[in-house]
Amino acid sequence: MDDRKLEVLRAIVEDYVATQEPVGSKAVSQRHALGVSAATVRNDMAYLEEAGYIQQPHTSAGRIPTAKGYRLFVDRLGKIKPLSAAERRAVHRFLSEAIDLDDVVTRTVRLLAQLTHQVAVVQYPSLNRSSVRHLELVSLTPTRLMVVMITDTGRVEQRYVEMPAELSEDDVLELRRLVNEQLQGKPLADAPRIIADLAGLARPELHATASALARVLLETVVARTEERVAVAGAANLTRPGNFFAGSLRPILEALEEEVVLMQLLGRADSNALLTVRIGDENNLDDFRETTVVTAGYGPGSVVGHMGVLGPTRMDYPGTIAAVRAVARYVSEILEQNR
Amino acid sequence: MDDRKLEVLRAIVEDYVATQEPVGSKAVSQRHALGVSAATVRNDMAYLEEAGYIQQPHTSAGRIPTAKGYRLFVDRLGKIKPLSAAERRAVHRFLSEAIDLDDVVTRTVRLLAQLTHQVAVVQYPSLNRSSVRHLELVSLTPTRLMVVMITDTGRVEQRYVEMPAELSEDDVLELRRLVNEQLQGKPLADAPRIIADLAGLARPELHATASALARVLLETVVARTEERVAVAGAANLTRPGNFFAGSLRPILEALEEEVVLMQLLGRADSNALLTVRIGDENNLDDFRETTVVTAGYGPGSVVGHMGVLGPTRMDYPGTIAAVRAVARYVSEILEQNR
DNA sequence: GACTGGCACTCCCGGACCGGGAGTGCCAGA
DNA sequence: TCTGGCACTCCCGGTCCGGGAGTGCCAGTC
Repeated sequence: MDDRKLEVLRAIVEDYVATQEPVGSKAVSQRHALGVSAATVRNDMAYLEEAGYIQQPHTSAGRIPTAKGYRLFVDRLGKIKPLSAAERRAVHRFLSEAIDLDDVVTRTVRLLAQLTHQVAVVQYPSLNRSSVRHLELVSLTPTRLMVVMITDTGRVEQRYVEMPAELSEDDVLELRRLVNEQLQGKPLADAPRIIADLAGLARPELHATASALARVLLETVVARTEERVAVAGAANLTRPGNFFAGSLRPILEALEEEVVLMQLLGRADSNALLTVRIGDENNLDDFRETTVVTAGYGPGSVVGHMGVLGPTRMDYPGTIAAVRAVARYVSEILEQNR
Repeated sequence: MDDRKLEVLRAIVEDYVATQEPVGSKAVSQRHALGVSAATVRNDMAYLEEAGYIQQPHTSAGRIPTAKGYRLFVDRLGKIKPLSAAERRAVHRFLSEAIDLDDVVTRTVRLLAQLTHQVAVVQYPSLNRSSVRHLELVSLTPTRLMVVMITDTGRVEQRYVEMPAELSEDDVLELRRLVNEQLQGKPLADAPRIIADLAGLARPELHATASALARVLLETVVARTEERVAVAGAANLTRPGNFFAGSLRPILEALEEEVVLMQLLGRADSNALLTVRIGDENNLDDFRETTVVTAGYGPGSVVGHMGVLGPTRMDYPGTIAAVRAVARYVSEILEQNR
């Protein structure tokens, strides 16, 4: 494919993103200094359409890019548009004021939504990529405990446990010592194995209790594969032309489904620095007109993902830059708190 | 005002809520067995309009209720429509499966959204109506602590603290003992006073550290007046006829603003069992077409509020019943975990 | 062979127009 | 006090139409 044809595609993508309207040959040849006439552009357009990069909403309308066209644009034509120094400073300041992990996540998701004018999604650090920093047992009643687990990524998980027998203060202390001894510093991925052996290590009188506790710990660790996510910027869906009223519903519904969100953020095993999934690439019917830009974050290694979600006709260079920058800053913050 | 006029108003409210369309005199006299002709109904309607209970979108259209009309309906005409036994069982089962406070709140808010087909909002138990159950200090680095506070309502708050000097394990133990000794069982409302004296009670070497800790505890307790809220069911806003596209935006924005949500849920000092705020009564411009139904919940005394938010043309009897029932069950659950 | 200007053609879009229908207000009569 | 009748108003959906934007193709030029 011709260099000029690529330029025509770029012109179409940029203009369409800016105006939300099909762009015609005349507009392209005039606004972008290609040095050729509209008729020539028309020929190139015919080629691009043939090749599947652009399409016509109806005969005698301008052209709009297809998913394939956006893909080419992102892969070969998009020069990333870095944040301004002022923006970078603002991001940094805002994030560094966070007082705990919840706050980091909340601030991050808002920041992303605001910077990109899209819906932002941030996954909490994944439990199975974290290690145990501390386990705390608090007795609520003699037969009821609250287990609080704190991970090295700052996540705090809690859970009620019903005990098979009454526990004295000393029993609780002993159990706390035991579980911490065994689990502290261990990656949660290894935890199931360790927990399985836990009961055997307790004093005989505590066997039953310890195994009840072990069972709950297992559930907290394993069954809690549901990841937590935070969402912000839903109001951006109503920006004029972002989504036509008809398709708003399924999107809003999906935003309340952790499962769908996690699928959009990408399988946790992906360590790619930045991913752009356009239209069908999401493999979700309701998101056929949606692009998702995601990045991994974490201190050193990736512990979670964040991203934004918007119409395929989004400002790719700006969005990509914003997501990348924010992911980087958040990783720094987590690094400091490690 | 005449009994029959009230019946006409009820008929208009009920039909309008059901069909979303202005209701005419003929429809009223036919579908509701009033025993009078359409012409008579027309006279009553003229009276009701004069009195401000109903209005005409335009000459020669049917009538729709005004906020004042709904208010009268709720106060004098609405017989509450209790949940079916099956629904009650489902609610109970679903809520009793919750494994911790977060889970209770999440389940509650979803349940409300699903039962009422509206947007649901649930406030976490307010900190200043809770007592301290336990304070936990976890050292992250020698000069950095994580403070975890667990309240009697099951809320878990965390916070990082930067220490002025390095702390040994023993120092941490001592501080933990100290703060728990002073604060355990105390209402958070009393906490500021107690915390202020905290530093003085520590060993002299720990004075500086204890006062840093005290400062953060104060912030956690006092400055954290921002209440936490959970929202669900935003997708219900797109139900046909719920909100016209134009006014969707500000509502979605408000749903991400804790401040606005808290204002809608009602000032925390209200102990009313159930509140219905219709249209202007919310004192918020964006919610002039919105009704908010809220209820307090809590073990014994009210510790938080929950509610549902929808168009003024909502199913009042059903919504009120649902909110009341759910609030009651949640209170029971919290009672059990106390 | 690549590019260009011209031209006929297609199709969308917004405005004007119009008739049917639903609903009203009023009035005279029971 | 209620009712049937009647003239009137206004919305709504459908149709029609002209302008405009854009296209594809073709013949001509460099």
